[in-house]
Amino acid sequence: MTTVLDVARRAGVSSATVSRVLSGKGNVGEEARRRVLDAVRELDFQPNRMAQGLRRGRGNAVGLLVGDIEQNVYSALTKHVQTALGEIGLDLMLYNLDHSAERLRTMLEAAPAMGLRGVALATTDIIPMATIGPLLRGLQAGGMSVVSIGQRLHKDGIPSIVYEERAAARRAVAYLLEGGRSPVAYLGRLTGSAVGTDRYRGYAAAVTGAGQALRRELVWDVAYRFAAGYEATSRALDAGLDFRAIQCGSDELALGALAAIRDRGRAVPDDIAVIGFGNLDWGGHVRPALTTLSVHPATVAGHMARMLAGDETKLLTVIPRTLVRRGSA
Amino acid sequence: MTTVLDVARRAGVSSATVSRVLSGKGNVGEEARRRVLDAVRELDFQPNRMAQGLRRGRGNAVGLLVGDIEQNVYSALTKHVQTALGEIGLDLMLYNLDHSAERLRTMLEAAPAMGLRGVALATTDIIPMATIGPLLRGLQAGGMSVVSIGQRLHKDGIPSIVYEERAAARRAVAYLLEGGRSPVAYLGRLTGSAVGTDRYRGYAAAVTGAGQALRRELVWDVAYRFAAGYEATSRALDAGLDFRAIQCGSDELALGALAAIRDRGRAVPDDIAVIGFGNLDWGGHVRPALTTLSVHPATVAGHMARMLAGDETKLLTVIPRTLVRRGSA
DNA sequence: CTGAAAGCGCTAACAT
DNA sequence: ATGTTAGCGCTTTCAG
Repeated sequence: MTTVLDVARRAGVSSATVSRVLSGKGNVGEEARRRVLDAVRELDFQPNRMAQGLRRGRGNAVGLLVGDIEQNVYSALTKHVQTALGEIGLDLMLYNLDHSAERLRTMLEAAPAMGLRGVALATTDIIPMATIGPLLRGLQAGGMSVVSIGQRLHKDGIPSIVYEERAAARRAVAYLLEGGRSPVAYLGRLTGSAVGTDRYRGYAAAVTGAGQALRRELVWDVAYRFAAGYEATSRALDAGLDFRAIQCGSDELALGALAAIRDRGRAVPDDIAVIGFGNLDWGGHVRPALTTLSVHPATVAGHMARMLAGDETKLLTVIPRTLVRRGSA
Repeated sequence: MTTVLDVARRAGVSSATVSRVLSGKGNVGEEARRRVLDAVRELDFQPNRMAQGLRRGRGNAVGLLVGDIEQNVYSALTKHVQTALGEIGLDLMLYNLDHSAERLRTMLEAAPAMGLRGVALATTDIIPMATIGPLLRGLQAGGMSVVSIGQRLHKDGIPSIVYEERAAARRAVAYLLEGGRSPVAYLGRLTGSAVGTDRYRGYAAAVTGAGQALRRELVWDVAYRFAAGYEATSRALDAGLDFRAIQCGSDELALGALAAIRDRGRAVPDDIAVIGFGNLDWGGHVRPALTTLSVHPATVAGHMARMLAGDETKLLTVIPRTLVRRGSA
């Protein structure tokens, strides 16, 4: 392994000068700089990150904690976060929480010792702030930037980049209602998901805003993935419940609903219209193509990177969603 | 930040003893061990990873290089890799190659300076071994374990964990043929993908094995995602080509094909049967549900972790695939 | 503008 | 069984 000293010797300067040239901090003469750069190139020198980290007191990786990397929302986000981080020379350490608050805690506890630059928390699961809050604040106090993606934690002092949820859901449901699709059912996770609750509130606001009563039997609080959507919708259909549309809390749920409706010989959107949430990659390719609400991972990742770099300090950034109109509604 | 010295002082021993207790290497007396452990707990001590890494000459993260994290194949793999790595106390650094050989090279060049324990390369894109090979060998020579996932690089001395591709495709196509579905078309990436070529060969073997001629116009060499599948299938249908089934090189392609077929008023599987590849998460929930070939990310991740730990040294590990029979074929 | 030197926190010889 | 010590590779005062 070649070190700063090798470079220094070759360039005929001291290791301090090499370091100055490489970090761009401090003044270095024209001639010396050129010689160092040449030596670096000739020796193909790459500074040892661990040594840098030890000396500087922090490494150059950012921890991204996602709810479940297997889900397309998170994997799309991860992709863009990686890109945005790469642009500012930061590496990405990925932690899959698998929806476990326990894993979140463990990871957060380990973070300072790892020398992470920052931590980005991307999960819609409700975070037990009683135990996690102090940890987060501890990290911030230690100079680490912490940002929440998708969940509003700004009231706890954590800069948050979130999507519009409630208003988006409200608009989508209003669109359904205006199209004469009432009654509209709501299929999604309520308990356990901060974001899920927001989406439901948007649904509720649209329904009552249209002068209709909220009907308990048309609100299905279920887990968030395909099978749950299929089962809840099947149950409703089999019970003979009357509804002309379903607003879903996720695209996965919506796909499950689509399958259930079809398996029972009903047509989408003619008999029942369906709207998803999150614009997953396959949504435009199923049939009927899924009408859904947009996501903007690149925008989110950009904000995050700027926050980590200290170029942006807003406590709350809200990204608007638009209705992506396709065949299902 | 609390250090080994703080712990040592508190336990009334030297820092070396603390280190020995924590690493489990070297003999430590019963009494001293207990006191150290107590002190560690009381001070909530976590050894600084960067210092450890610097001293030991290697950190404890593994680099996972994936073709495109947004695709479900890779995100599912990543999830299980994270779990398997976590079990042996290793962290995961994620690099998204985005199908770029250039990024692969850059990342591999940076690897030694980062102190990675190992690198797992998971991409089906053809790797330009002329430039990448030496890099890989350089890493191995430097004591880093390198493993290839999904692509056979064992002939280049890289331990590889791969799926059965050719035989799996052959079986799937044979199943189609035996069901009287001929002629069968092939939709998938051939050029640019090592794995894609293997799958195609399995298709070809099944077709000729059944005594049929390979028909060039029924082999559609396209990019790997949804839209490409839709377009290729649409073109074939619009051209009036005759085929009763399509073997696809990926589930994404298959979903595109399903949509194209349906948009033209033909029925799956009655008019045209479709088989995908890779058993993506939504496959069982679209309608008709997609018949496909299995993947086993947990198995793959397990092998990978064992290889990194040095507990497994086989140069080639082949994971069998099974046909997941659902509605589309 | 440049060099000498200290030291980040840890571990592994080497002593004892 | 335990302590002393050197030093991993880098950056950053501090002098000059």
